[in-house]
Amino acid sequence: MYSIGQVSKIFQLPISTIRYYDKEGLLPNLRKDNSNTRKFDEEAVEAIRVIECLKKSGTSIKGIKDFMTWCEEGPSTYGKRLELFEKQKKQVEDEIKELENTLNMIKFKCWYYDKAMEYGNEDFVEEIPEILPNEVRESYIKAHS
Amino acid sequence: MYSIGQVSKIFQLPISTIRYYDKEGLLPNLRKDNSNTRKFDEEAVEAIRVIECLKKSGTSIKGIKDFMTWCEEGPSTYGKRLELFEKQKKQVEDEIKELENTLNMIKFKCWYYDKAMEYGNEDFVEEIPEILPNEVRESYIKAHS
DNA sequence: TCTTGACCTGAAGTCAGGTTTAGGTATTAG
DNA sequence: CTAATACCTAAACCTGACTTCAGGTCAAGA
Repeated sequence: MYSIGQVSKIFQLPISTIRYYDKEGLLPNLRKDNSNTRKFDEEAVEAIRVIECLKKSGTSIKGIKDFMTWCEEGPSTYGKRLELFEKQKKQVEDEIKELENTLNMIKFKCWYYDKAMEYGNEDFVEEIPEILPNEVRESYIKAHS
Repeated sequence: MYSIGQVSKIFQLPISTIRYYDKEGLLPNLRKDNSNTRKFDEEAVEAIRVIECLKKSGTSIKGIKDFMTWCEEGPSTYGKRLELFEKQKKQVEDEIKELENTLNMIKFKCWYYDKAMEYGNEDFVEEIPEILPNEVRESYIKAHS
């Protein structure tokens, strides 16, 4: 059994955030002891892990709450739960692709300002396609088309 | 030369957002014609592209504004600009890594609810390590340790 | 001429996702 | 006994990034 302070340390989440999740109904199975203190068993800790996973994948607090409600409702909601994770799977895959494009542009910008520092000016812009190494040229053209 | 409506369509950004960026100083070079209408030349369009890139990489509006100010200040700020892009490069790389972990957990959850639907219950949880295909088991153990 | 559509401004409003505050309880160390 | 520590609640507050609103200009077409 963990206290809120321990859970806070495990997940590097502020205590206030965990209480907020509880208030929003994200931890329906959470128990309190006789002096009104939250007690986290393995299941409750797992719930936090799922919350973090869904959060990172872009699910809203309301969406996570819905999921937790489905979990309470038993086997009849397996379909909905699967659907949610499949939606989030696609969303994360798309997000990774987008970040990879962003990363290419940023790498180009790093190269660009590196050159600018070397030359003291940006006049080399005119010759970029020539100057650019092969493996970077392609993403440059993609980023600027 | 593009109107704000055209730029809005090109980048799929609401007109109000572009005006907001202008108000916040993200488009210092933007000109207006004699009837006070914004006119976007290629440079201003490039600026929007950079704004989107920095935004996707997690830079705040204030951070982007600082960058635009440095661009106005000339060659003396190449160092700062490079530093910014290097910071964002690291940030995006870390974000991609985190999303890849998230994706693994989500894939596991998809597999899990797929099984749950197949069996009509979650009793197979006991045997997960046995049931799990080799390539998934490792991330399962990672995700649950 | 009038009205439709695209543009403008400043100010106020919105929303998610927390965080902070104020005031209180319970347990433990000195 | 008391003081520090860890916990509690309800409610107010905050922040970033927009969005909406109210009211106005301007050019073109019927």
